[in-house]
Order: sequence, then C-alpha cells, then structure tokens
Amino acid sequence: MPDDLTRHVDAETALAGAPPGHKDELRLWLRLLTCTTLIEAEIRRRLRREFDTTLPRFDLLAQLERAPGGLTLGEVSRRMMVSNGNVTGLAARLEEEGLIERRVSPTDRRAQTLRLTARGRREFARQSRVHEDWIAELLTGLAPAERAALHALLGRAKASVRAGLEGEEA
Amino acid sequence: MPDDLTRHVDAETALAGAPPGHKDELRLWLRLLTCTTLIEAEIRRRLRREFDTTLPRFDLLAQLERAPGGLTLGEVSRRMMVSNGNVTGLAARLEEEGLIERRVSPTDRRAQTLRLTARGRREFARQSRVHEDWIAELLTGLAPAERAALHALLGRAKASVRAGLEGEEA
DNA sequence: CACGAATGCTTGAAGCCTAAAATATCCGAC
DNA sequence: GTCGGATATTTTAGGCTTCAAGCATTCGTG
Repeated sequence: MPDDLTRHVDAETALAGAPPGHKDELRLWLRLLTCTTLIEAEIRRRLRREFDTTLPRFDLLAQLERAPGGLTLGEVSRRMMVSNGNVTGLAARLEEEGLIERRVSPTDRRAQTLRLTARGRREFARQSRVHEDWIAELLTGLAPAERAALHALLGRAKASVRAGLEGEEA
Repeated sequence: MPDDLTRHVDAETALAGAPPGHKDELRLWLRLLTCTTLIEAEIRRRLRREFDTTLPRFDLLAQLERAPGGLTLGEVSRRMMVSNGNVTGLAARLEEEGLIERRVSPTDRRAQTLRLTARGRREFARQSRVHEDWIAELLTGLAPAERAALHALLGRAKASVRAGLEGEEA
C-alpha cells in the first residue's frame, strides 16, 4: 500500500469534502498579487514624481488615445474594469485639467463622448513613451522566452478565471 | 442597479488592435494586471457578499493569524506593502469591530502590538476556509504542471522587478 | 547625560473606488 | 402614442490609499 496521504490532513479539512492541497493555488495567487503590486506601486510612484499624475488618469488617457473616435463614459468604464461612478469623477478631473473634452452624443442624449484634447494627446504621448520604457526596464530580468512563456500561461490563467466568474455561465 | 464589473471588457483585450511595435513587455504587464484585477475583483465581491467584509480587512487578519505573537502596525504595513497611515485606519476599524486588539509594547512605548481576539480568530477561520476554495476554484483551469510553471516564472518576474526598483541598486 | 537622528505611529488633505439609489433617455411591444 | 424595461450617467455614503507633516519615543554618540 502506498502512502496514506489522508493521515497528513486534519479531520476538519477531510470532512469538508473539498480536495485538500489548495495551498498551492493560494501560493500562486499570492505571488501573482505580489508581482502586480510591486510593479504597480513603482509605476504609480514614478508617474507621480515625473509627471505629477496617477495611474487611473494615465489609464483613462491611454484608452482614449487608442480610440480616435472617442469613447462614452460607459465604454471607458468597461475597458478599465472600474465602476461607472468612478469614471464620472476621473473624467471630471481630467476635463478640468484640459486634457480631455466631453461632448453629448448626437444620437443619444444620455451618452457623452470623451476625447483627448490636443493638449491631452501631447501630454499622453510624453508620458506613454517613458511609461513603456519603465515597464521594459522592470521586466528585463526575464529572457524573451521566459516572457513568452509567462504571457502564454497568464493567458491560460485568465481563461480559467473567466470561466470561474459568477454569473457568466448563463 | 449596481455596476456589474464582471461584464467589463478588460484593458488588454481592448488593446488587441493597438499599434504594433516593440510592446512585448507592455503586453505582458497588461496581461498580468488583467489577471490580478479579475481575481481580485471577484474575491472582493464574494467577501462583501458572503462575509460583509473587504480584502484589506481580510488581509490584515491573515497577517495576524500567521503571527501568533502579534505584529506591530509597522510590521503589518511592511508585510501588506501599504502605507503606515493606511494600517492605522484599518486597524482602528477592525478593533472597533472587536476582531483585533492592540496593546502597547512593553519594551517600546512608541509601538503597539496587534493581535487577533478570540472572535477575530474564529471569524478569520470561517472566512479563510472559503477564501482558499475560491482561489482554487478560479485557478482549476490550470493543470498542476502549469501552475508550477507559472509560479516559477512569477518568481523570476518578481526578482526582475525587485532588481529594477529605484533606490535598491545600492 | 544630552542631543540629533531614526523609528513608530497618527493626522489631514486629496484622490481613488465601490455599491446602491436617483435621474434622464431610449427602445420595443402593444 | 405610451408604458415598462433597459441603458447612460450622476450622486451619495463609506471605505481604501497615498503622501507629507507632526508628535512621541528610542537610540547612538559624544
């Protein structure tokens, strides 16, 4: 008879019916979270120091940069994976700073389209050039093959998570 | 109706048509961020729904659970990778809820040690059991070998990022 | 012992973020 | 046309988060 693995598991876990050994997944998640947090904190710090701006502001500008026709607040909210109310405030601040402008949609009076102003486009170009270098710099410790492998595995992880999200199986 | 974040399109997908070029590292970073954000948002949502709590609260309890002797606010702040002021407020709320207690350190009157109360220990046990299952559930789409490979690559990424952090080259 | 630097924590101002409720508009079925 | 459900946005209340400034205490060094 091979090892009796159940002897190493406490009764409570065994009774729960769930397969034990979930510590692995937990460790993976914690490491994923640590990596992201480290990079994100560093990028935030540099954005603040170099450009006196924040990551959400930068992200919103990035969304608009990629959508020359502009985006509604709702589209921005979906792409940034944040709430609608969040975008309302963010857009208000950016508009106040003259980086974006809002226009009521001609076809739908409920919706407003956000666009970069000339100044916003200029400012974002300035920021994004440097931002891209920062990211590359932080990830230079990985060989190209490692980056490719990591990208692929994260793609698998993303698919797994999406499959497990509630309210998506219907 | 509340915002339904699960329906949101992630930033990376929205970027699929972005101008090509030299953006491997950027794509990798965006995918990493997307994965983390997806999991984190789902965990936050479930914590709120099932336990009427938040991720930072849960994380702080988790830190204390792992440190039976208690931790000072500063140690908690370092382990959670958040600011001191953040922990001050978080601890105040948890203490108010009776889940943790604070005690002035006998050896250093500046420092305060945080500990779980009996109730805090019970509550965290209840939450963490389920939390662990959630994580495992979200990552079941990955084969064990994939999880191991991802864990290793993230370890490499973490090392790369740490090497690139400012003020750490000395 | 004294004093300046370092450490532990708190406070305050500002911004980020969510969920839920409220408002306005659109659209389709009758 | 009009009514009801869906959609786009804003508002509100509350929590999270940071940075910077400030207070209290400790430590190292002269």
